[in-house]
Amino acid sequence: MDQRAEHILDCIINQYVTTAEPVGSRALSKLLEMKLSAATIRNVMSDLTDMELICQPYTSAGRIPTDKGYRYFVNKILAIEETKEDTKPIKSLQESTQGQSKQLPQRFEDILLAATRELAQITNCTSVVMSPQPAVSRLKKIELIPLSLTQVLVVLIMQSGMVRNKIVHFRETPSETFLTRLSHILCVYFEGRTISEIRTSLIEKLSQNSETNQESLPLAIRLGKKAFDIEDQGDLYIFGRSNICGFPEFSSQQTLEIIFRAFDDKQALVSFFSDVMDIEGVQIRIGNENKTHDLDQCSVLATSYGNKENLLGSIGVVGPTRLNYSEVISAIDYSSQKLSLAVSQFLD
Amino acid sequence: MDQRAEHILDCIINQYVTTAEPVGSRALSKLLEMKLSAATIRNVMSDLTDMELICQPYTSAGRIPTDKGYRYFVNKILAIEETKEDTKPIKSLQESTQGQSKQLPQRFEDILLAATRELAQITNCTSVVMSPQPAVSRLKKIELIPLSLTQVLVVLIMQSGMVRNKIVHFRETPSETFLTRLSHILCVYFEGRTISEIRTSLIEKLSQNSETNQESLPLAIRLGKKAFDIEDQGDLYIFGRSNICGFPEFSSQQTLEIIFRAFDDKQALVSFFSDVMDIEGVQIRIGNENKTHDLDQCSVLATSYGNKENLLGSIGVVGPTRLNYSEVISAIDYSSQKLSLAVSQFLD
DNA sequence: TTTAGCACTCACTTAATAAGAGTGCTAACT
DNA sequence: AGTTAGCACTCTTATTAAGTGAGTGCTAAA
Repeated sequence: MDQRAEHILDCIINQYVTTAEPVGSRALSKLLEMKLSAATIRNVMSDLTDMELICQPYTSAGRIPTDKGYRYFVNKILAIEETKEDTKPIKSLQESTQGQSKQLPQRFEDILLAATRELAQITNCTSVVMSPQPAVSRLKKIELIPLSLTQVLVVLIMQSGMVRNKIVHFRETPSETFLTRLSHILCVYFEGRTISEIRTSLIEKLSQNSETNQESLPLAIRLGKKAFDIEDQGDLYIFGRSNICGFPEFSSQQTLEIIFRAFDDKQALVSFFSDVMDIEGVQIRIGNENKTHDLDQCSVLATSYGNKENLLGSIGVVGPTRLNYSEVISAIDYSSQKLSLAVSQFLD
Repeated sequence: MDQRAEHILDCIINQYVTTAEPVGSRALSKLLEMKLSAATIRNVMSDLTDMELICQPYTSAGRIPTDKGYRYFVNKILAIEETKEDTKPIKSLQESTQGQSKQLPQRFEDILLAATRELAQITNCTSVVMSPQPAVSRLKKIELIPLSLTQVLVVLIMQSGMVRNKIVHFRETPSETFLTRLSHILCVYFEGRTISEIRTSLIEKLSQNSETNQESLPLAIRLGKKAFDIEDQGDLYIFGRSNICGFPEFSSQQTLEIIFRAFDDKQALVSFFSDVMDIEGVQIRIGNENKTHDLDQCSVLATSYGNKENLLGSIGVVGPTRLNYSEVISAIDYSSQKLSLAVSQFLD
């Protein structure tokens, strides 16, 4: 792959990203700083087409990048991103966050929501935040509250400030004192452990405990098992759906319906936003790289936030494949860092 | 207003609702059981047009109902609805709910989400549920948990099973024992009271309390005030946005963008879904009756759920003005009853 | 290897025409 | 007085045709 060809590919992508129009050889010849005739550029373009990095919507139209072309382009960006150290943004972040921190006391969810809001606004895409996975969150406190004769409300309070509640159904009726005793025991044993850790050692610990008398042990184990049996995936917060409507590539209502269906479903997004957390840096799925066919006109970008020992969620955007990737990547980086800061302020 | 004219209006609306096409006099003449010539019907239509109940998109097109026309039509439906007693649906509901209740233990939010999901599916519209207003929910338990030196996590557990958390910021650092004592006191005093009740009597009760020693009283009051100072509006859950894309009247992406902006904002919806709770029965805003210009192509229908003494939220849909109102109204009624049942099972 | 020139393709625009659905009005009918 | 038939008129939609222009691919010359 020629360096000149590479540069021409870059130009085609940049141009197409801003105009949303196929770019032709003549226009490119004028645009390019290195002076080349349209005919020469046509030759190069022909090569790029053979490599399936660009294509033409119809014979004798200008060229537009293919998903593969975007991928080639994006990989270069990511490689550059990797080399340079970026400690600067965090500093300015800390200041700006400090300024805002006085604003209003918030729910944990509101912090996530605020991050989504801001990211959607600066990227002009639909933004998505996945809340920290309960399974890897560390327990701070557990409350067991009788709701009715056969139902117990379990409230899990995590060290991160995240609160999860679930309703557990029963055959028998646990007494109120039993519940308070049990929750106390669980707190003592498991404070600071992650939910998944608790799940594995639950039976063992409870059995060891001398306080629990023998007849109530089975009930305690049953209740404990159910209490900590929560979904591994976090909740998904989506914001800025209206932004998607603005793009010319999504002018048909059918296309929009498909995309919004994917948003309603959340399935595909949850899957990607979970995977993202295992890898460092912004992860990107371009067009047909998405596992759902529903999103094959979109690019999805995301990265994780938080700190690995305590809590971990992910944040990113959904937009058209025709994105200013460089900008969006930094925006996500920025948001991720800001959000990490915001949620980690509760961890001493 | 003639009875015949009224019937013709009904037919125009019914026809238009199913076909989405303007209906003409000839078609109507064939459709109508009472045999009238097209010419006669034209005369009647002319009258209806003068009354602004129907209009024509352009000269020499068929007629379509105006917002006012829909309103006239809907008022009749509501009047009929009012007269007939509807105890039957509840019975069949109880059975169907009982069948499902074993399915899976859920979070309180999941119950609301499931209701939204179902309503969206049966109405083919976008559905909206507003969670019970915290202000009128009754307290079951309050937890005060230190997060960092200057921050306390407040967890409010309501009798309904709803859980609210918020983070309260401080200058000084309350000791852990102080927090446990305070939360215990608050529980004893205020269990079973609504949050707004608590807000009004908070200072008085705390001051009376002999347990609180004098120096910590101001801190206790400050903390209590902040703890119970939560938004009066519930959260809004929206589902089935993709359904909106299907309607031919929303074919333009601009229209869609406007509607989705309203969904992102939530402001307008929250306002309507709050108002709804003060009134019995399904409330309806047709087209320009909506207070936001953004929704003047839509109809919004909603009713409250829950039982007045304990908790109150609202549930409804957003769709085009061209709706089968009768069906959607019953669907909302059904969902409201089902949801009421689902949430009230926790109240003994 | 690069460039200039030329024929060709295809979408988009505009205009003109035709078809069709529906109205409004008038006059006749019951 | 209410109802009907007939007819001219209006306005949208579909279709066709021609013209325009951007852009390509190929060939031959520099």
